[in-house]
Amino acid sequence: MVTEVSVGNTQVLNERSLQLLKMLVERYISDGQPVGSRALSKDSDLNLSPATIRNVMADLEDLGLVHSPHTSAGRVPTVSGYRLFVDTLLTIKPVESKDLTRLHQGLSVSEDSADMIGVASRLLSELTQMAGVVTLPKRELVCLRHIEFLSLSHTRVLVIFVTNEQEVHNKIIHTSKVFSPAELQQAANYLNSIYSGRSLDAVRKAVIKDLQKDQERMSQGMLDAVKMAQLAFDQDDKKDDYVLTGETNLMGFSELSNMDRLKSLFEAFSQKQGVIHLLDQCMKAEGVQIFIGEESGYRAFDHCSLVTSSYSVSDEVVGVLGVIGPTRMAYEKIIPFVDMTAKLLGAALNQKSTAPL
Amino acid sequence: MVTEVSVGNTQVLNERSLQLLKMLVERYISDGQPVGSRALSKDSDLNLSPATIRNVMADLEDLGLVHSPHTSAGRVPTVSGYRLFVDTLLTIKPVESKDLTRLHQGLSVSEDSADMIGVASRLLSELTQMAGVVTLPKRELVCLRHIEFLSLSHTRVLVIFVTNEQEVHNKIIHTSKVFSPAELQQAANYLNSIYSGRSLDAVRKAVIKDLQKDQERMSQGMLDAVKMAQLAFDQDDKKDDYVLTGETNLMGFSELSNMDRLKSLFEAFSQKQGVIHLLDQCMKAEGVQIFIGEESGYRAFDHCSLVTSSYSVSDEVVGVLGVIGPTRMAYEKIIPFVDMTAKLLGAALNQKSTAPL
DNA sequence: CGCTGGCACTCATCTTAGTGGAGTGCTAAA
DNA sequence: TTTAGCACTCCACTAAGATGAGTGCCAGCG
Repeated sequence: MVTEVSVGNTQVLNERSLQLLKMLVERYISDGQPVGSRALSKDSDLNLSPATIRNVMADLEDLGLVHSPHTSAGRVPTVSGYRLFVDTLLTIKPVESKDLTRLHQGLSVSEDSADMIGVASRLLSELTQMAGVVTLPKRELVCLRHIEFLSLSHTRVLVIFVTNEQEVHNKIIHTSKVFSPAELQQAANYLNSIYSGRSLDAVRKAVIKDLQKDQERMSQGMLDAVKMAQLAFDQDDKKDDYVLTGETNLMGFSELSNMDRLKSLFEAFSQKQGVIHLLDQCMKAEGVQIFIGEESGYRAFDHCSLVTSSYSVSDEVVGVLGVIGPTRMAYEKIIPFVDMTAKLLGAALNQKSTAPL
Repeated sequence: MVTEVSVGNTQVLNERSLQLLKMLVERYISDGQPVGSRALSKDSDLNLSPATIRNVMADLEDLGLVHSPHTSAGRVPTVSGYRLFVDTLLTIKPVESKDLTRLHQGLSVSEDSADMIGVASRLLSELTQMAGVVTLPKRELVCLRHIEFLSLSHTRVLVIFVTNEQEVHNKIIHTSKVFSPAELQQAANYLNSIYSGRSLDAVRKAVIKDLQKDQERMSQGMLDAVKMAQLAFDQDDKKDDYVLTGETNLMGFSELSNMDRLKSLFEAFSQKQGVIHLLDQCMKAEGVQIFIGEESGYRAFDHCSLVTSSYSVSDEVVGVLGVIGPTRMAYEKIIPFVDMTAKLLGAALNQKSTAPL
């Protein structure tokens, strides 16, 4: 068992101080009021007088773990305080069984994966009473199953491709010359034979490579097909996106009821790109990732915490989901809950993806 | 020129009272403060003393056109007051030329119609500093151009159809038996020959009729095709939807800065169906439609006004757009602006729809 | 040396009272 | 019908006092 924890460089905290910090954070999370020495003294089974607690608090304050809103208020955890709490003091609570059944039930009803993403987001917000967010599976990481071309008019061709998750995507491209339906069919057959099963990202790279190196070895038909593939899988096609629900839940929290903060937060939500960037970072982390308050480095989120977990399809991380709430949130329940939701969403998506084509 | 207006049953207002009401509303809209008799007396060129104005105000209050927030405050327009103002007193201001150029320029850049809807919504919110909303073109009213089937697996068939606005839609259906690609091609050819050019709604009805009446006269192939069409154009497919932008602009208005109101408003936005119902009503009206405050009958909008206009493609109303803001908005500018935006969006969409296939 | 009790002090919050200003309603007179 | 005048109401702002929670510090105790 850990009895001492170093903070910063050389500072050391003993077990008692940590326990008090833990109680303080827990109490503040449940009450929302600055916690005074009296309250801590009564709550703890340490049998310490308020005066002693005050001494400890002074130490914690020196270390930047807690902070007084004003002279005669109790203490409130700082970001570092929360961080220490989350990293080393937290007693994880198992996901409540009623939440678990709701998750299972919710994720089993939906038909296609886009629906599932929406359902997951709604479950996250509903069961936590905060905002839920789920990124759409990264297209680059998703496997190509099948591609098809459809002639719309002379040079306008509709590209349809089905991915791993049974998602159907389409895009209109403009070809350099006119193709007959038969030619298009041939091209599709060729592309399917060589590219299907690979991730979109891999396909994109392979296309570029093939165009550079193997050009002389290919027939005109093959070349045309690959050129069309290039247009079809062109990079900056559709931006990454996410499904955010329950934003309005955030309006209930007093720490966010300041209109200016709320406004910039909601603006960030509709701007999307900043949030996407943040979620991208979370995806790299693989597993549960937590940003507390200003840790995210994104001003709009200064008074929020973000708890995320990446989710995977066939052992490949394809997206990330999580909840957004005030820094003062019940981490011990939210963390396992987010983790579980990610696992279940991954499993549900996986089931679709391995279903017979 | 109108010199008298009847309100309610028998009450009559003379020109002077109307002019004063007009000034009061205009002043309140620009200032946001209750308007007192002194201010009106000075502003008007009627050379009336404040006392006289007060008598007129008392009349207006009796008629329910204005109202005092408290004993010693000025007057504020009521919903009926606004309504009278908007219906008969308003001096429409032409759309500012800089707004006009922004609209033209914005609506000319986008490629496909879905983009265009988004751009229109953003323009509405940006140029009015309120929230902009645009419904997606009603699918039932949009014409079918082309339909195609693509076999995914044994009984799962991907239906692709292109509509008037160059929009591509797709849907997965489950057929009762397995079809070969050739059979699917035949079915598509058949459906295209008899249904293309009609509105989706018309197609849906025709399909049902054909299945009931002409069944004996059809070959098995034709029958299969029509049955697939029935699945493809099944009613409750994708619900009507809208693009709402600039919601955060609404947070700036003091009349909406009450957290409870704001919350229910934003909940209404994400619930969508209530708003859709409201917008549907607006669509029936053809032309500019205005809901002031509680007029909408939708509690969440109690403190908002909604100014909408339907937009048309090839002389057929297909959707509606508008702005949402506080009841205290500059109607004389917003009304022509919304009207203009609707016309320009319709024109822009029309251009796409008549482009060569 | 760590812990505790006591005391002075600070600060937010709440209540109360007082003041000024804006604007009304009413009435009597032009 | 319009106007001037006056009493009245109510909001918004400020100041002052009371209350209570909680701290910091210090001296004493085990």
